[in-house]
Amino acid sequence: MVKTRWSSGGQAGQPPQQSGSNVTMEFKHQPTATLAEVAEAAGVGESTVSRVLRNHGSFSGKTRERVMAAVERLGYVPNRIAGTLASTGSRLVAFVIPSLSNIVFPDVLRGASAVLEENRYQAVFSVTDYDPGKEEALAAAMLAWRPAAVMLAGCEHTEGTVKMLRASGCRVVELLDLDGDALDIAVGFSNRAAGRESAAFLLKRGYRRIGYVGHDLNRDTRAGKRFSSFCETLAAHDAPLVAREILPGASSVENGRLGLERLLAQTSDLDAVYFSNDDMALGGYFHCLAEGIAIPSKLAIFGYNGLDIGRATPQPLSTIRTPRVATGQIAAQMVVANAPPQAVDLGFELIEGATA
Amino acid sequence: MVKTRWSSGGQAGQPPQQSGSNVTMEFKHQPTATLAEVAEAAGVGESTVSRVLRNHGSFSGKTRERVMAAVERLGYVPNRIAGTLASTGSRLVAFVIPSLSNIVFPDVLRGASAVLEENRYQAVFSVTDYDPGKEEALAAAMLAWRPAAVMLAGCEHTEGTVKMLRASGCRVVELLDLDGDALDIAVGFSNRAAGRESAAFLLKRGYRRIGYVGHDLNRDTRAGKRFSSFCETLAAHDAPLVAREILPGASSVENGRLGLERLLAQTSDLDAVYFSNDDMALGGYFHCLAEGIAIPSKLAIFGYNGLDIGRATPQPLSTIRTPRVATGQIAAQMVVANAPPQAVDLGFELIEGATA
DNA sequence: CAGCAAATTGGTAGCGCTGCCAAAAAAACC
DNA sequence: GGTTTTTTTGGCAGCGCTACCAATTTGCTG
Repeated sequence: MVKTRWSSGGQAGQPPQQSGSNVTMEFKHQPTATLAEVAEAAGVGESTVSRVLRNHGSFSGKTRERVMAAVERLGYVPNRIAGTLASTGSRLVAFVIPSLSNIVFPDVLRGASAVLEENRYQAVFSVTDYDPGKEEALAAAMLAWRPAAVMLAGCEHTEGTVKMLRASGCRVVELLDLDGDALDIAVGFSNRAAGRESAAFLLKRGYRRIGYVGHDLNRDTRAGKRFSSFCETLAAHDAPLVAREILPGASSVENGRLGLERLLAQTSDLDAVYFSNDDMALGGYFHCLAEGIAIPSKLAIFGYNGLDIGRATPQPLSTIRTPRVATGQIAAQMVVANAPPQAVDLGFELIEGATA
Repeated sequence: MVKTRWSSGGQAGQPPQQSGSNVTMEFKHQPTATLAEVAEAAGVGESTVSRVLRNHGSFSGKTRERVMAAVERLGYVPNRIAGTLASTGSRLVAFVIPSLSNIVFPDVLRGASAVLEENRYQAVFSVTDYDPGKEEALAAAMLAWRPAAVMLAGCEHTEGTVKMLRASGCRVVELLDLDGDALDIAVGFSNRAAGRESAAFLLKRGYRRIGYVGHDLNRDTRAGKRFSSFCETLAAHDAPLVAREILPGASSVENGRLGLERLLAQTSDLDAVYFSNDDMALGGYFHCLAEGIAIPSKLAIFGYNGLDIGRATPQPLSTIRTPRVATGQIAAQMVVANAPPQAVDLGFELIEGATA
């Protein structure tokens, strides 16, 4: 298991230490081949090697072969750090996302990463835990890498974050929420519209005594927006929200189950419940299955996100499907194409399902 | 929406274009303050600014204040690209993961990213789609950023990948699988042991006619290992696998449901089914709920991963809980601490649940 | 074969920062 | 006060690459 590239005391070329010794060992970077070395090995100038490797500018086929042979022989891997420093623009794209537990964000990353990889961009990320202060700190740390773009969730940011991003001169993409002023590019849909349409759907179906089960809304502002416009719509149709149960912490299936249990204990005669998202709604659904509460005749359930799992439950979940992967894709495409500032509304789709 | 930092024809300081024009516009990077500018503004030398900002070396309190004031005034953000190039080691950690759809990998990233952020490291990632060739290409692209470490899933890699990683001199961490020779550091557990224990559990419970529903095993080698040692264990106890249904493509709840449906159509008298993971198992569980198949009396279900959702279903899912977040955390800690090469077995936990 | 345009090629000045070294200033000592 | 130590500072040479420009070679034309 011990590698020869490990040595103690900074002496290169020493025989490896005994495995299992508790001496603190220092790691030595192997000297990697440089452009200059490749140039010499190929018998051409540095700039020629650079042109060949980037396939940019002109060079003869013979030169190309010589260079590639030398690259192969030396196992040369270009240094993008140096390349980025020397050239004007970087090919890093920074993601500052609230969470990785909520599948929404991996989905966005997935869409974006495919597009970025095709275009030889590199994705970098960090996680804020829904904390605006942490978002600011992480955004600053990201800017230090001089990315081509910074992608953030939503359009609520601290003053410091906004100022910093504005001053940075790099592209800024705000994802998954269009209810606010975009700094530069915004890609997503309206959470307010989602809340509104959810309410309208339940009302149309004839439900009147409607409750809500949600997770911490102060942190997840997008869930908060959906909830408030949901309530407004209900109120506007003379069927104001009857009861709510808001659990601290992140959304999860278990919290959804617990939340519905509490909501039902607290209020009787509810005929429908709106959940802050599908994870929560599935928890509610499971609670009903376990308790023998008939869905949707006795109680209707409505979620948000349109997760795949909601299509495979015995009764497909009624929900709103959001274009998460597409959001990532479009956002990445706009960065790659250096598109002008704009807001792109991808909309969402209401899935009638069988639980409402 | 149009920003003044947009201009056409490369003329800085021009009035912004009309929004909606279809002229291709070019983005101009704003000149960002440099260390030298901060030094001049503070009336000190460049190296002094560098020392203050990194809090490294010695400087007086007065100097510190002057520098920080200048930094504040100019809105200076250090350039880590330049810093990394100039110094010896980078603080980038590269993740080359098979997928973002399978919650396993976001979980690992989550654990790692928390530790890395605390230590001012930056996570970079790309997604291979379980394709070894793509893994090689992406690993090469990653090495171009000269990361402090590369983290990969599993211990099966192409020859080219291995050679390249070995030659790179950067730390290599292989995650989530200990059944093989580690290149450098390995963190995870044994998938073979997981398969074995799953089989042993089902046998202990008295199930003898056991089937399997899985997803594409050629791509997900870890699932393949679990399956093969599961089968071996069954065979060793005179209860060889009765039937299997393997679906092409990635694991998903829908595929699990479909897979079980097909398996049951093909074989009768099964008393238990082992699934390639919890997503698939949940699909199977939903199929049983929908079809009125009593669990576990008529059919037992066993999964793999120990997802939270499996604890909230009407009957808790019988499965093996894997330390995904911890894998990421430990891996990151070892990189940060520059630990010597070793394999760290985090084990797993068998959850008896109520479906088997 | 001269004469000129086009295609290739090499040299070199940075990109913004860190690390080393020596100079300068401050503190401690005789 | 004169040294010796210690602390604080600035200068500058790269890190490995790209971008620009000038030099060289090649290909054609008349």
